[in-house]
Amino acid sequence: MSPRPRKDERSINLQQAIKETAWQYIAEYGAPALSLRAIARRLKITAPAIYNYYPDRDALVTALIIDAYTSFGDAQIAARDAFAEHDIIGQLHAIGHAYRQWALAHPQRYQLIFGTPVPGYVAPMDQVFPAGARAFGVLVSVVEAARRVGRLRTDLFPPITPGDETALEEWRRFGGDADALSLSVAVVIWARVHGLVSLEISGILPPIGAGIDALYEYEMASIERQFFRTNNHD
Amino acid sequence: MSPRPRKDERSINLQQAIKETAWQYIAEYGAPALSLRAIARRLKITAPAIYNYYPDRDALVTALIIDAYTSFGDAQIAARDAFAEHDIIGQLHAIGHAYRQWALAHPQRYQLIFGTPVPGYVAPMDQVFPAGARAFGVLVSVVEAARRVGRLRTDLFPPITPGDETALEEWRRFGGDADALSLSVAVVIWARVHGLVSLEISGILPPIGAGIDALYEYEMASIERQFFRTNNHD
DNA sequence: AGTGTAAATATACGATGTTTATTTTCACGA
DNA sequence: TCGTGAAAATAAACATCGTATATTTACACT
Repeated sequence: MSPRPRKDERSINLQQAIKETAWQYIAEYGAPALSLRAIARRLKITAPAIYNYYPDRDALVTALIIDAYTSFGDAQIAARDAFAEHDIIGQLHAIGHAYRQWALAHPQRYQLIFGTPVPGYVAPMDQVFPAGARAFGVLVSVVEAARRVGRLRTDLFPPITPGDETALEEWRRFGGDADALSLSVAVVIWARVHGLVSLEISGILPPIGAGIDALYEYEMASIERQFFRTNNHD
Repeated sequence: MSPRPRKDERSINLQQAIKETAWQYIAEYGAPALSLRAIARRLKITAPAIYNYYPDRDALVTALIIDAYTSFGDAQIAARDAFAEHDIIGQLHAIGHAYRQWALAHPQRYQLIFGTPVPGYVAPMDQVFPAGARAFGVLVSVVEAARRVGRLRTDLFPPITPGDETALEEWRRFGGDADALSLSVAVVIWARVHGLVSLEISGILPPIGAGIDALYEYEMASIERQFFRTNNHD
């Protein structure tokens, strides 16, 4: 009935507008409540029009995840590059701080990445992995830099098993030239940070009051003590 | 039209049967895909009949979460009590092992507890907290036992802020008589374990191959070294 | 034996993702 | 300038979901 609106009366890039509206919706109601019809309603569009830009809802979710990973990675890259390359502890601390701050500023995006956002959705690794590897690669780069100058503590670390080597090649296709040891250490560090942050965001931490800031700082200090040398003589 | 079936022809306790069917459904399709109508279909029931046992879907989800927490807590309690009370390291290691094993055996339950299972659902803390506190309390009890015999390392731990004390009282109403320091140390330990386990379950760990077992063991050893003394002279 | 209550069904409503068919708009070549 | 064809939007429909309402059935108790 009603005619199609003129091109200059609507958003130039509707594909981008859909994502932005989706982010608004996610920020308000959370990732699992994402609704194509609600997005269309806000854009004064009918729901099937979205299918001209995304084949289905999963594709939109994938695009959102990739965008979130990109923003997440940008924040960490900026934090790392604010410190000199030789200042490994400074870079590490900055990354850890940026990690938590980004997560607290965008909890829905964090849960979109690491949670189970949508029923039946499984992230297509071939599309998501590069963006995720870029974000994770920031930490890996610092660990690897420490290892190269002999400032990575690996005494008690479990030996790298042969199976890890084949997996490492897949990583190198995206993430860089870190070796298996640096990658494993980075995973352990990442898991510690992710554990605290995800529990904090989920709101299921037991009542320890306002001490979360201090606990997070303590964990960052623990990581630095355990895995890094301040010089290469100790 | 069709008459109501005889009582002895159907499940004695339909309330329990609904939960069991829900678990089946969750195990197959994941927590976010939980559907009341699908449950009813499997039970050869109409969907509104469920409302005689649960006021809405959120109530069912809450019941499932409480059941999951109970099972999770049982596993850790059994693991702890398999070691003598004075064997703190043994108990700690057993709890950590049981934690991961339970999560790997029931990944959907783990994600139901710690993820965002259902759009718009927020866990009612007054109902869920006791069950969650019981599961978390197992770790707390071991940490507190170590503290009481002077085997908890607290040198570098951040001081407990005054705000934590008021929050502690709320914990004591459910969890026991641990003090604020033990509670905070337990949170840090929990976060480390949760971080690795949740990343492993989500399948978003970078390709480090089969080394996850070794990394987990390494982290448990790290926890023991950092927070516990083998005797009270060191 | 009759009656009231509890539990199930039947039906319906609004919302969702998605498909199909139809209409409208725009860009481009004759 | 005028068609023409492709692109993009709408319209309508379908199956599914959670849930509310009204109705019917079965059982327990007096």
